[in-house]
Formats: sequence, structure tokens, C-alpha cells
Amino acid sequence: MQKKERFRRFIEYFTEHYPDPKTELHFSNPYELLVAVILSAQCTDKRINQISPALFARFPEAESLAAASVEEVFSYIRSVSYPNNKAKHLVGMANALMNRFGGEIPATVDELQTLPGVGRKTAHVILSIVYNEPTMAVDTHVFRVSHRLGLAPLTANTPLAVEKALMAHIPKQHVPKAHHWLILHGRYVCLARSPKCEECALKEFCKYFEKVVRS
DNA sequence: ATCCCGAGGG
DNA sequence: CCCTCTGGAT
Repeated sequence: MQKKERFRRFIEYFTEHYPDPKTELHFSNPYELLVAVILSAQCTDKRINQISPALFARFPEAESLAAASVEEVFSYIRSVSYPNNKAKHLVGMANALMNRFGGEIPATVDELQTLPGVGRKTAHVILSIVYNEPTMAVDTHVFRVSHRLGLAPLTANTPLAVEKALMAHIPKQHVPKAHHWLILHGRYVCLARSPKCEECALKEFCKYFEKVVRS
């Protein structure tokens, strides 16, 4: 099947079944989203949502988080992965927001990536959700599912390469939604260890299903 | 033993 | 390019 046809079917299916996908992270403003996304690295959204209410209540905005001690922040996030690194990142990030951006969340990839704990993936999530820009954040789910469905070639072996492969074939108006579609599919159907191929609506053109499951 | 919406450093 | 960080679920 041609690549163009793969993308067409992918978009068609999810437009039909998930017309308005959203992140499962809980947040009520851009600052909370940024904190939640930084915490979400190598950790499930469900766990972040368990600890974020107390964290946001204690540090409601960048100013209070910037003034906090790393030890106290650590005490709120000890149950997420890499709590030491993330506590340092959060305090450093909040200080950077206060010192360089007037406490506001910057709106460009380059500026966002200067914040401690914010890489390309996190920056693109913020740009997509907060500023409604057609950026494709490539995380572990997007990376894996894109390869399995044949939306990105296996030679695209870095997140940036997968990002470019996807951006070349997904119409701009579908890019923010496609990001969430790939994550939802990866989280609930196209699991990393034992994917639920039998209940996958896209298995008929899936390269992984063709190669691994049928053999 | 492997994975979860990665980032920073060597 | 590699390595480290490092809690909880499966």
C-alpha cells in the first residue's frame, strides 16, 4: 500500500472515532500543563494526575515554584520517575520563567527549549495545546506506532526523523489531532509489549501485524 | 524484565 | 553516539 493511502486511512479512521482527542493530563492553565508535561517523561499520565492536584495547590504559579526549595518540590513528586532530576528541573524552569519571560510561558520552540527540563518533545506539546500550532511532538508512543503502521520508515530512527516523516504527509489541520491519535492508539491498542492486534482497526495495513503476527 | 507522552550530560 | 536518572505497574 502506498504511503499516501496509509495516511489517508489513518486520518479517516480516527477522525470518525476520535474527532476531538485531548491530552489526558489534568491542567487548568499553561503553567500547570508545562509542569505536568515535564513530570510526564517516562511516567504514566495517570500517576501525574494523582500527584498534580497537591503540587498545583502548593505551587499555583511560576512565582511560588521559583521560590520553592528542591527538597520540598521533591516531596510532592517522589512517586514519579526521576524525582530528583524533575524537582531540580521544575524549580529551575520556574526561575527561568520569572527571570527571562516575566512569568509567562514562551511561545516558540527555541525559547521553550531554553527552559530546564524542556526538550523538543515537551516544547512541541506546549506549542500544540497552548498556542494551537501544528507541531508534532514525538514521544515513545508516536515513535513506535508510526513505525508499526508504516507511517514512518524504519530508517527514521530518531524522534526528529519520525517527526519530519509525519509532518511531510499529515495536513496541518490534522497534525495536533494526529499527535493525540497516535498516543491514544499506542496507549490502549498498539501497546509496546503485547499489542492488541486483534482489536486494532488498522491491522489490515499494519506492517507490524503483517510481519510479526502473521508469521 | 520491560515499559511509561524524555532530558541532560559526557 | 552513548549513559544516567529511577518509581510504579504489569
